[in-house]
Amino acid sequence: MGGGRTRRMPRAERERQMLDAAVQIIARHGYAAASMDEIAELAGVSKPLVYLYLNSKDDLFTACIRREAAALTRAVRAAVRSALPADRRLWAGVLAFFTYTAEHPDGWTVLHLQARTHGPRFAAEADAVRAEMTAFVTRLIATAARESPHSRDLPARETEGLAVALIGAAESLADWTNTIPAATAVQAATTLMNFAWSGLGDLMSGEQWTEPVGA
Amino acid sequence: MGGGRTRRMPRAERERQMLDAAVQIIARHGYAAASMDEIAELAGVSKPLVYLYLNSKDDLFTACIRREAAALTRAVRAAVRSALPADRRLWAGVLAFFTYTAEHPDGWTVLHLQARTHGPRFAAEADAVRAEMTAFVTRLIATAARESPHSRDLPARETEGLAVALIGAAESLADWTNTIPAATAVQAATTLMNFAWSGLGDLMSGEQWTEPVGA
Amino acid sequence: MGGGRTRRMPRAERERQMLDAAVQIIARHGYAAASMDEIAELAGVSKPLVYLYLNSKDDLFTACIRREAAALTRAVRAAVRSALPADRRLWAGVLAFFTYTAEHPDGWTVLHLQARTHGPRFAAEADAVRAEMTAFVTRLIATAARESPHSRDLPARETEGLAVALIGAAESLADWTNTIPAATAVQAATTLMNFAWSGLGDLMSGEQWTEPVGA
Amino acid sequence: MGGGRTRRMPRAERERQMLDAAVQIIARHGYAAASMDEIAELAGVSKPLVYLYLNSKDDLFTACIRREAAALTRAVRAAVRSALPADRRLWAGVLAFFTYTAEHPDGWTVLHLQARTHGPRFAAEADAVRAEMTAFVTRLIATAARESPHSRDLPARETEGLAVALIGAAESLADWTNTIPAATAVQAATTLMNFAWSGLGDLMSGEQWTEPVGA
DNA sequence: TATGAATGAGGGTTCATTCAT
DNA sequence: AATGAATGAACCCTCATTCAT
Repeated sequence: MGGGRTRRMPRAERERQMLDAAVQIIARHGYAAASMDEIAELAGVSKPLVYLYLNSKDDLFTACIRREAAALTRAVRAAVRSALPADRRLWAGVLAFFTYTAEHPDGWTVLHLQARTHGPRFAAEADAVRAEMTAFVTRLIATAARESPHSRDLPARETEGLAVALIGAAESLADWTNTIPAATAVQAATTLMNFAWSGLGDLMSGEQWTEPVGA
Repeated sequence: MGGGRTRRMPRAERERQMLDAAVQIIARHGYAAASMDEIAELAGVSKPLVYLYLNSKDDLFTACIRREAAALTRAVRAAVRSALPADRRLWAGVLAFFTYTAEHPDGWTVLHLQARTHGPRFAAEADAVRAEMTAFVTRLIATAARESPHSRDLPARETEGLAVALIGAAESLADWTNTIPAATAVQAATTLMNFAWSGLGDLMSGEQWTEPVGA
Repeated sequence: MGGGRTRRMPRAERERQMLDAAVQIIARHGYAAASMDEIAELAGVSKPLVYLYLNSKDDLFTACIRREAAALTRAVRAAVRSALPADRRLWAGVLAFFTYTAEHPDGWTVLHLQARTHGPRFAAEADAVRAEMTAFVTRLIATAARESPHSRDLPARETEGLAVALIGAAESLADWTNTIPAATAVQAATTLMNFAWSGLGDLMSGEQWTEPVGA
Repeated sequence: MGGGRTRRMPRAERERQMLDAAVQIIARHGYAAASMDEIAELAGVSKPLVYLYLNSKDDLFTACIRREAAALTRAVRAAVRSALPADRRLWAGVLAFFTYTAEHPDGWTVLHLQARTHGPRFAAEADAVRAEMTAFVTRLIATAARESPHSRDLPARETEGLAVALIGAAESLADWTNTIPAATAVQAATTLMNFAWSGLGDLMSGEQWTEPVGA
């Protein structure tokens, strides 16, 4: 027996296959309902090999979270790393975010939902990404406020609250967008910017935020 | 706590105790990690009684979700049932929402996180609440837009997207607020209204949204 | 609440209801799969009453077996109690047997199958009936042999074996007959007599079947 | 018996051990009372291995029934496959039958009693064997009747009834024989042939037993 | 006579994990 | 690099049985 599986491949590639399988199954069945058997089978290897490489179910989950967290972080960081005005940097980051969530729905589910619902150890891993994104937005708001003509002074707690709200809005839109077949990352990003930057009040007055040209 | 089970009580009361225990344990350990033994012990009864009354672990979870969903829905509905201007109705609803999440953190966790991560059957139960809240906000935005002096015409999809964003922002703030000991529901509601109603753009210009007096 | 059931009836009648219910459920689901809950519900009483009257599941089963055994024994005994020639007494007994099994299929199943498959304690109860019937047939054969013109002398062991075979044939025909809607007790009895008496008749005449040599 | 589990053996052999253990325990305690723990222990393995190989208690039971059914069927078929006269073929089959029941008393109990008392799914498995044996005897009787000098014409229903009676007599004798230490398969077969063939022989000669009038 | 409330005990099943090769 | 064979531990669930009224 033993036919079918392509054997003897380099460790790095095998690990990637295992993580791919794990992310998919965990996203769809939930971490607890995902069995090592299923994951090993989908990865096309035997269970002991998964243990040899990834050590335990917890470590496997942690590795999944870290990989997806790193991927998202990398994408958003790359988009934001420019020296543009605040709203254009925000736009770039938000677009990168929705692009990632649209292209990696399972990874996004693992990060956003599964990592937060199976104990603090995993939640902590996922929180790092949120914390980074929140910090970025917080700085952005603080800077913008300072640079505004009216130079408002927002208390730190309030600034962070606004950032948390914005991140939550983005997450919610990401989930929603993924349930709508035709929806695109650009649309989601536009909606979020409309909501967040211009504000509903402005929306009412017709002052809609507009996507910066050449982004 | 307090040893010595109080025996022989009417079924309704026992069921409430069981649901209380289940919500607490599921919120803290996760649905999958929550064992019926633990739940029964915290409820102060034997496991068979839990099965006699609630039938199965799945049914118990469903009952928890439904109870918490109904409680949240009831609170928000009651707050919103007035004939006030849009922003004041929104304020009332938002405040009721944050009040509930602050007073029932475990229930909120069950509804917001656990129900969404353990298969579609449970997710569907929790979605009903989100759908209702989203629909409420959607109508609110549509009405406000129509009544605004500039009478903007937002496409339905866009309106719903804005509502989804707002709900997401609220959920995110609710989680965040619950991690900060001193935070109050009023503060969270104010932050959300600042963010959502006035808009960040307005915030920059100093036109802060203000809590309506006498609410 | 509590409506529907006719309450307060004399103990004897209640017990009969309980046994009726138990026999039906045990015959159809098997003793092990029959639950006291089911039985109590079918009997229209609460479980504690079943325990009050019948004491335990084992005792309830024993009572069922005894009741059905007594009924069958009584029917056959009554039919056989005459001073007729051997074949007519056998016919009468056989007919009474098939009449009982046709009219009490559940009772027959309990006696014939359930009582024999759940431990020796119950098997012993049911064996009493078989033993009595076997003994009756054994005596009948012995008598007939002695009275036959050729006056064959069958060894006791052989005589009993023939009786066992006849009883087994009867049991098998009883089961088979119960699966055929139109079949009657008279037909079954006739088939059995054809099979058994003509065969036994030949035995009496000394025409014993002989094992083929070199088989 | 013999402590110290022999470890690491090929799957097929392990499965056989498990079935052996299951047949023994089910025959002696009854299917419902047989616990997977007991079976696993007697087989010298852990419970999970039993589940890994046999899947569930029901499937294990089914596998037992099928194995014993196949063994009995094979033995009888092999004995009967010759082109002998009817009575010699019958003798061969009957002898093979009693040989099997004597050598595999637990298997016989599983097939004859346990399989018939725990729901229709299992009963159907066991019925196949009975059906085959009944069909064989039915054909035998029909053939013999046609070939007899008096060429009696038995209705199909009657022929089948006679076969059912014969099979029942055999089953009954098998049980009885197993309770008598010194009894042999040859003795049981002889008794059955005496009972059945001489009887059938008379039937063939047209000397049918007739129901006494006025009974 | 009769029952709603409650439980000790045990069984089937599954799973993460390891051993021996 | 890779796997077939095997298990300890735990979990969901059910059932016969009893208590208090």
